[in-house]
Amino acid sequence: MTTTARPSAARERILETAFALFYARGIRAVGVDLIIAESGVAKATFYKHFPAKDDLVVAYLDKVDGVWTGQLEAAAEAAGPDPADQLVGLFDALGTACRREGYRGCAFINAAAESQPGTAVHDRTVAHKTAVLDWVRTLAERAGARDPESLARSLTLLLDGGLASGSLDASPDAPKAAKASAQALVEAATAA
Amino acid sequence: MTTTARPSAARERILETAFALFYARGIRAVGVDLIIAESGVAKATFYKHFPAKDDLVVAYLDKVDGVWTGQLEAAAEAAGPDPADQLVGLFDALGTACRREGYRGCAFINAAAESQPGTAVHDRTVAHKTAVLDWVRTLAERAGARDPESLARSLTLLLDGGLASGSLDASPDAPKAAKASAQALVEAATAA
DNA sequence: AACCTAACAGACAGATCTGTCTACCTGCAA
DNA sequence: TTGCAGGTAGACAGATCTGTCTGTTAGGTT
Repeated sequence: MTTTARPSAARERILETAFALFYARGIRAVGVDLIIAESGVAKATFYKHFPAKDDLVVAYLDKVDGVWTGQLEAAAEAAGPDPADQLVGLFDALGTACRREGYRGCAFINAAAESQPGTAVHDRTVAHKTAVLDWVRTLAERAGARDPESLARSLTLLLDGGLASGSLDASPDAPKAAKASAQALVEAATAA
Repeated sequence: MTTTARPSAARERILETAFALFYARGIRAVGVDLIIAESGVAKATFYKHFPAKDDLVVAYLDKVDGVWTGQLEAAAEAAGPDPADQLVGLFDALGTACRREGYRGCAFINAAAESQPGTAVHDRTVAHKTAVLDWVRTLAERAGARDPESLARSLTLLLDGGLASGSLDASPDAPKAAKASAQALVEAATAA
């Protein structure tokens, strides 16, 4: 029972390497051989932890989900206790992400572009987007929006648009416009 | 001088095949061998018209640009003579696109996800997004928006978000929410 | 009839990709 | 001391990918 923690060091190294390479270059563009070399692991070890490349891809998306969801929640929380402010504040996470060196768009949208509907990878992407939409909807409900569903839709649309554009346009105008629009939509949707 | 039209039949067949396959399966997922077999063309003919695969990819994006821009303009025009209405009406093209069988998101965002910044393919994507933004901006100016630049940004954000989400969520709610939000933003930006 | 252009047909080279398999090593626990 | 779990090292198979090259065929022009 002592076993040095199930998440072995080798596995962690592989995942860390994949995280960086998949995001920076795309999933298909990165072969398992490169990940193996870069993470200094034996091939057999790689295939022991991830029986197929797609298993690693899904694990990579799990990791991205954790990171991005955390940033979204942190930005919302930083905006104060008012749910309406939180809905707007969450867009600060977008600005921060786009400004980051090596930003290359939304990992999920990118993964979806490289996978076919019905595969585990594609499903993982859909699950992520659904989870974000659900979370924003509860925030919209708490903010007392007249139509929380459609406000949540609009805000996630804005968010996805910003995520996608951020990699095509270096200017910070997109995140700014996204936040400003979010503010306008939230105000309109919660006005007495 | 009679030459059966410079855009030869073989070239057209290749491009047509690439258009369908690249969009449906992704660029990296489709090899030139498949395009050659599917379009019933000889390998030498293929490489005569497109010296490298990337040349075909750029031609594919040119074609998508023509089609999508046309649909956007048609939708705007169909909304009537008022520029403000046209800004909203353009979102009908989004709904139509998402509803289409085999819809798989924005070909440009997808291509960007599979290419590196600085390549011809990536540049073509940026050029497309810039062109759309410019066009929306002139519409916003004609509509008398207080800040045409930022209204155009917001609307293209909404558009890109809808384009990206459309492939992850079969429901027609995303395009509907996009149009409704666009309406609200246009009204707010042009109100006296 | 001679010629030329565009296209067809397909072998081939060389790289790369995923996944399997054998063999060896090391540290710990019974 | 024995056994085992987890790791290292790397050859190998089989598929697939881009791009080149040789040779043939068909149609139109001069």
